[in-house]
Amino acid sequence: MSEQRPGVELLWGEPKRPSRGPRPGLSLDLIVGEAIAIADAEGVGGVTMPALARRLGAGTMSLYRYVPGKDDLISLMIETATGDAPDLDVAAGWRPAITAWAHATRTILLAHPWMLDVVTSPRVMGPRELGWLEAGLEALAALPLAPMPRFDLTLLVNGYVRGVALEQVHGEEVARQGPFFTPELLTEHGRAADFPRLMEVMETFPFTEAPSAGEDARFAFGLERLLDGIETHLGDTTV
Amino acid sequence: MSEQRPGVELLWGEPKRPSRGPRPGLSLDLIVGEAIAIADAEGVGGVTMPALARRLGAGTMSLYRYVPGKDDLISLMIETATGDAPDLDVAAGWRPAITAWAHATRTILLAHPWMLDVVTSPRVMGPRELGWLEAGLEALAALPLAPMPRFDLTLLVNGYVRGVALEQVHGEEVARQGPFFTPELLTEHGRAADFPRLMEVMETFPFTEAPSAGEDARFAFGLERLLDGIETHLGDTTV
DNA sequence: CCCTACTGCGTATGAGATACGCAGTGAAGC
DNA sequence: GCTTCACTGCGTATCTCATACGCAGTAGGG
Repeated sequence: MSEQRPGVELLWGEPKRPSRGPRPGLSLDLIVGEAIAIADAEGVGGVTMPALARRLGAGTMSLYRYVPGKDDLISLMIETATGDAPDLDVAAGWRPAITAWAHATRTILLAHPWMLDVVTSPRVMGPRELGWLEAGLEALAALPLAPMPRFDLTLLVNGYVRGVALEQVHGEEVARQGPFFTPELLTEHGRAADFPRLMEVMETFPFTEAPSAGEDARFAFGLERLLDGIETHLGDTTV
Repeated sequence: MSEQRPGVELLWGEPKRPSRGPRPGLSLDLIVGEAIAIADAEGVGGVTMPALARRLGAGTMSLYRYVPGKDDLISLMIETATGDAPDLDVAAGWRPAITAWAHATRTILLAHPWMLDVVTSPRVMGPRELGWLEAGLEALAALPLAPMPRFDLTLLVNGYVRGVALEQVHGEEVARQGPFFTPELLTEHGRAADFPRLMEVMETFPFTEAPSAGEDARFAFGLERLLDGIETHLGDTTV
């Protein structure tokens, strides 16, 4: 009906099997899987058509027999790495359900940190990714809310998850490459006095290693606070 | 002391003025300002050395007399666009202070949406950006917390702000380029039955325009919830 | 058995980042 | 005032990528 970009078919259409001609030497799954492997290891920056083809033992241009372009490849990577939405036990109540959903989302994002880099741009969402959204809505289905406010809440929680995951991944990356700021830096430039609170923190905890020990706890803590707040609000207004 | 990348000096060092040679035809401020203008208008993707030089009426390679490389340019763009941290009225209490901080952060991010695309990668933070972190810590200074938990809370709120801003910018982008999914798409592919909750939402609110009307409210709402939760938690444990 | 829908992929184009080096410029020092 | 050389602008060249095009080989359908 609409003049959809060709990639939409790859995400939503049936996998078509040609009858004529030579048997394809690669497959979409193979390509996308390898691309994800590269991204997991080196970040999206490492996913280039030549590099990907090399790993697959194919010529660069061969990839274009399977994928219309790199953007579509990225879409497929997201769709695949996202995986199926979790089965939530909605019967147990909205709060455990959305909590499980949030944790599951976080797990995916941390397993494939590059997703945080690419989900930014507007893109076609595939069935799997939409499935997660559906699951989030389902988790909140029991709440006495109109569809749109419920959608808002889902995005709110999703935004929280993404934001904190981004913060963590960023922090880990930074720790890997050396601290992004140190007391020395501030002192050298005579700016230490401008950042007393920060100095205090740095004295307590030098950013020389990833603070991932406490990341899970921080995430869970913040999520609980957010849900507490939502619960309170719902209770207040009985909306 | 450390073998810092040359760009660190640009962010933290004094602007040095050479005495010999011809007067520079451009300036760092000019270049960075123009780069920000491009990014605001077209996104970071539009910021290329040739394009930037063209706008400045200079040769491409001339830019490298002012900036070591593109990465450093991006760092400078962030530092400049970030602006100075707001003066917070800490005396009024931690909650108004951190609320103002969160809103100010959000305002910056929405004014320069490209920042959401680039803050991902680990990079050197400049004094201005650090100033924001300092301000966030200062806002929470009155809370009976150790430095590190206070730092955690600051990052938590920051993560929330970023996440929701990302969600919003993404949504607006999508609205500009056409809806990323429609009831038709689902129906065409016979998948409508798999997404009942989503269909319900789409019937209520077709994603044909940016839902920005309610974005501010949603953000403020979520923030209040998060702070409610924090407040409750602090009250509970009196930590 | 041959036609043609396919496949693999070499080659070419064009964008973009950036190294290198040349030629001009003007304050410092004689 | 003249020379020197720390600087400047920037043309040219190289390298990496994404991707269009087209050729040559392959194999199921008729």
